[in-house]
Amino acid sequence: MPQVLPTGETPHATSRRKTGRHVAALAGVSASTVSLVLSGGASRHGLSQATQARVRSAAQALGYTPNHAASCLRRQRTDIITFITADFGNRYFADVVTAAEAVARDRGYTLNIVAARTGEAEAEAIGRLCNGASDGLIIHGGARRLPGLLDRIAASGLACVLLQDPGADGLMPCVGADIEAGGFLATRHLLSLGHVRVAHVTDRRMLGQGANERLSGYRRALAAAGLAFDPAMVIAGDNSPAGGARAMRALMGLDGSRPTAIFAFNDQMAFGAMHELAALGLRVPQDVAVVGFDGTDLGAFSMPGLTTIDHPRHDLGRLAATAVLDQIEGCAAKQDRTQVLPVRLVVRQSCGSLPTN
Amino acid sequence: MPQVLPTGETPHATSRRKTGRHVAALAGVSASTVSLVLSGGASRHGLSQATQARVRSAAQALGYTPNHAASCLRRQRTDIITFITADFGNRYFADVVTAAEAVARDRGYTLNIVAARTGEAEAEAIGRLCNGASDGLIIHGGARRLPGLLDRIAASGLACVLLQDPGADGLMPCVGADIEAGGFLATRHLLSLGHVRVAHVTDRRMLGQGANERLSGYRRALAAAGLAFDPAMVIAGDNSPAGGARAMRALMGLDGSRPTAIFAFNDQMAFGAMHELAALGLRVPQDVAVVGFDGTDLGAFSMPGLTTIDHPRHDLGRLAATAVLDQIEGCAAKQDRTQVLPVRLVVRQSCGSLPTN
DNA sequence: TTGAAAGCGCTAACAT
DNA sequence: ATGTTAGCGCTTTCAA
Repeated sequence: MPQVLPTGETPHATSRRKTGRHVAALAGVSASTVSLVLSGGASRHGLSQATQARVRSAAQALGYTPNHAASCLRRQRTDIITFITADFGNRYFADVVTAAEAVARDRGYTLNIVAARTGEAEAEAIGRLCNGASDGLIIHGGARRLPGLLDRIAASGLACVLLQDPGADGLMPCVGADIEAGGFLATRHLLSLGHVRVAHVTDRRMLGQGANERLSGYRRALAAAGLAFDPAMVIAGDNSPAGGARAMRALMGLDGSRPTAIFAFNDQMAFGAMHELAALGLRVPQDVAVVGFDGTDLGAFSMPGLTTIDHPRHDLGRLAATAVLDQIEGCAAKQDRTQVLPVRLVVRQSCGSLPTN
Repeated sequence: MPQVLPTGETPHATSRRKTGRHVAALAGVSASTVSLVLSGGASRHGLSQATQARVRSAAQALGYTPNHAASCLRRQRTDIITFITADFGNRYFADVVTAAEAVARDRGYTLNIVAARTGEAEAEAIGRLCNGASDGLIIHGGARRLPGLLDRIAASGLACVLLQDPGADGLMPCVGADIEAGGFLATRHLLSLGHVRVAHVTDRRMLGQGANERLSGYRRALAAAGLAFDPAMVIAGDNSPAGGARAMRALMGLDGSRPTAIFAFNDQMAFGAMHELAALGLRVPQDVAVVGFDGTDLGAFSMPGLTTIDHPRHDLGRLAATAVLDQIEGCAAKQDRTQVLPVRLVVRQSCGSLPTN
């Protein structure tokens, strides 16, 4: 049976959204011509300039743009990649995401960000995204990952890259900074300044985790210096400034054996720690030295300036996006390799090796 | 002509993604039954428990979930709302977005976040989203808005709420904090402590803007105190700690007329300002008092603690999401009203009215 | 150089 | 209680 125009021949009369056929009618061409012109394949297909112009101005006049769902359904792709992350209040992510977004945009994709604070939320989000709502995934936050999730993604055929995933099992491409080296550098710096009792504030979520790379680096540095590892010197916080502060209250309550140096899980916890140390009447760095982790710009402006481990945030975002896009476009034959980027120690005033000006 | 099974009768043999018909075949029912079961309308429609169970286990076995694009195309809705923002490195947004996400999830929607740093990026993102890729929009950052954008959204019929938009023209629902009152409170606090030369560091993007609410509040407080407005006391930064630092270098270079108090555009600029003041040998609050804006948790942990204007970030996110969803579901008949939420002054050590402990 | 037709995978009205 | 059918709006051969 022959197809009929959506709702009569008068596009303007209806309340429905504009379709390609409305444009076609106005331009006096067929719907396929409209599609050809608007998706750029016009010149390759050899459409006359006149037709192209007519179609374009008709589309313009009607404010028409092709329906996303229909286009995706037909083309079997969305041109969207999705970045899933838990703690996105962290300044860290602004840089990573910005870089990833730039790459995506360059290559004609949109980057969507989805916040998933818990493992359940993450699983739910990923479940939805396996339905063809996105062409690729960048997942940050392996610490909360539910079992079987990676298999599900693999089964769905969705392109996926793990970002900074301590538990990455090699089954999926992964890009991350060298956290272990960061832990080593941070701790070695403190040890080199003569500290013997160096505490590490970790993230609570890391506790149940098999791999805690910061902790490994911390222990390696202790071992290299010939110092014994003391479990009492490792304490869990909750990835917030307040958590850093609480950790200080606990650590500084250790009579006689309180640490003289702190290696914090990240910069924001270090800020909380420094504040609390001051409240306890302890001076940073004279009484207690502090090192952060992340290298976000705020550390350069804290009082005192925060010594930290700087991450190549821009490169992390760029490489993660590149990896998913390569995977989507098939130009990287499932390179299941892990890319580990170097970190570097940034020395500021919080450790006492620089003058507190 | 009769429809044929996707690729023969053997679903497992093909590389194509699973469709509802594969599930139907496995469960020995029709595709519509599968759809009915999986979209929850099964009991309402009166399907037997046995059928439902069979369909569910077949879907489970095949790892099937309905294709998103197809579902959206058919239902003419996406169950997605999108949050568009520029500076999302700011901790401020973590709270706003988290609250918005919670509301969306409660009501069965997904919240996507899109980063759009420039007006062009924002326009492009919105253009894409007018194609039916999203059911509603929360737009933060009217300062960079390109002309005609709001009309375009309105024309597309997309539900939309403006978040914290100084240039909101009343044509679209808008929720925001009472920034002007915040500017007033911040400035009045400084004036009440005896300061006479109070500077305001604003955001460069605000300069070309018709409405700069912080500045209005600042001027109102000056006027209320009987002080003249001095344009030299207003300086533009770039919404980063570094920008706050630069502003201090400029302001403190004013011989003889340097300010004794600073009202900063936001907390992160205040951090940069405080750091630079220290570098210049000026003590905060003894030599220069500083007030921030936003009330993010980091301000509670800076040294000294930052006096700031706290925003109801959670409520902002909650109300914005509620407004879009109400609009989508038609239960709020286009309530084009602006909701303005109160802010409050949080006094800490950076102004000298509290002891620096 | 353009148009006709088929169908992506799903859902909902209608038939049984 | 379940199946049949039509069609959402687009893209893309294939035919003219």
